[in-house]
Amino acid sequence: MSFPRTKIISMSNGQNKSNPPHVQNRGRKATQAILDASLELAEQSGLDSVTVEGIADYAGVAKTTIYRRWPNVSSILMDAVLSQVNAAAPIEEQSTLRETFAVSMKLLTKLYAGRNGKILRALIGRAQVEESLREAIETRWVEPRRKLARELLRRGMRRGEIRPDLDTDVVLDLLYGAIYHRLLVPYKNGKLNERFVEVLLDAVFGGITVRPGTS
Amino acid sequence: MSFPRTKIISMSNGQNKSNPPHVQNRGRKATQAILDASLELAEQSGLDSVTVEGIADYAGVAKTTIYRRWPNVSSILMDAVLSQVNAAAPIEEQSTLRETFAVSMKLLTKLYAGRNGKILRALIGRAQVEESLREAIETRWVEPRRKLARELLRRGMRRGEIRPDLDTDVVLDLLYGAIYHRLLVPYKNGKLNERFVEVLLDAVFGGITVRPGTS
DNA sequence: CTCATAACGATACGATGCGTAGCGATGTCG
DNA sequence: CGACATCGCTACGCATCGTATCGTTATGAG
Repeated sequence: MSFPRTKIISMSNGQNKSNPPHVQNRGRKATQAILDASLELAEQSGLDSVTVEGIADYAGVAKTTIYRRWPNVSSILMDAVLSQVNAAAPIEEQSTLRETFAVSMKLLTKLYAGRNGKILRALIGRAQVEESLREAIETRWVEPRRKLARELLRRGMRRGEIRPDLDTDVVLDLLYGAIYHRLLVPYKNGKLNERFVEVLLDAVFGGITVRPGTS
Repeated sequence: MSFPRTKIISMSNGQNKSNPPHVQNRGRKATQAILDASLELAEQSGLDSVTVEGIADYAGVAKTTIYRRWPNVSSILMDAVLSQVNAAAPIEEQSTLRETFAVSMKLLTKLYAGRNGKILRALIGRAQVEESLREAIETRWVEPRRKLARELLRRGMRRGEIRPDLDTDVVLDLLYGAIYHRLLVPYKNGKLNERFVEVLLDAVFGGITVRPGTS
């Protein structure tokens, strides 16, 4: 039984388990060097100027070795970033729904302010013209988080914290959409910080219309 | 009085008035052919595969002629799209605040579903790694619309339609952020249509928390 | 109508990166 | 201690970039 000449580790799904068992220490070291190099170079000079040849030089690896694993730069960085980022902004249930999202959204703003966030933002940008990257972001980044967040919203509905007739995806678009809007669509004074998250939650959970209880 | 050898028409601001008067019919035809070609090619095969040489061929124009006007492909498409798009999704006051944004947001979803919308989306994507493009989008697309929308929100506050203590930018991030979120950050079943706009407005203007008046 | 000149078209150039192919060298596993 | 998968290395054709050069053409002032 032989394995296909060209094997793409991931990008298609998150499972590397079916790798050829022959890939051992030597291969792993090269793989890790490539991932590290891609992050380093992307941070230094921006995703657009990261090239396969640049990564190869920096990682001390042959260009062909890279092409044996990934089809392009985007997929390398996707793997490199996701391995670190998925744990950086978890969604964990707190005492109230509002507190749950307050914590999550503040972690998210911190993530995007950091090293990997800059790269992740660039990847979302490139995903607008690269269909396979768009799919990868959906499958490996957005959907897993959405799935969890939807469930938390439903529990909040059952506890009577929010209206039970709402479309959970619409609520998530409200909360996280505002953050991504500031991140991706530029305008003056569109700061992305913890204060913004608080003001935002006030508006969403307090409602934007005038109501009796509001002094 | 002579003009600089290399003159970039726009991208920096929206004013072409200070063009050399010597640029007349011949030059204008070439300019228009370049703009048309860039749109055509971008729609055909995606922004990423649009090249200066490709535009030159398609427009029947020398490559040098293009470089005399624009520094790169992004700025060509920015000019080409904005000349058509700014009028396609205006923000005009309706009888109520909710109706004002309902109309505006539905026009926006239609815009992004169309030919120029696809390109505009790709430009926003590339703006994540191209600083000058980011500035151009902010100055020539987002800020003018924000300025108008903020004013409309303030008038709605004075009329008592929404809470007067809100940050207008946060409200706009809620409304339009949700749309751009669906547009740019992919997830399953994230359709961008008129129905979404209605459901979204229900959630924002109706509030997401449980309130007495809601059956 | 004539002519100076600004702008254009065409061509050539070095540089860079892509993705592939061929091949000898090396580590790894049975 | 072989057999073989994988690696590093070099070389290749191709596309595009952005610039320079130069002959050609349209245009408007006199």
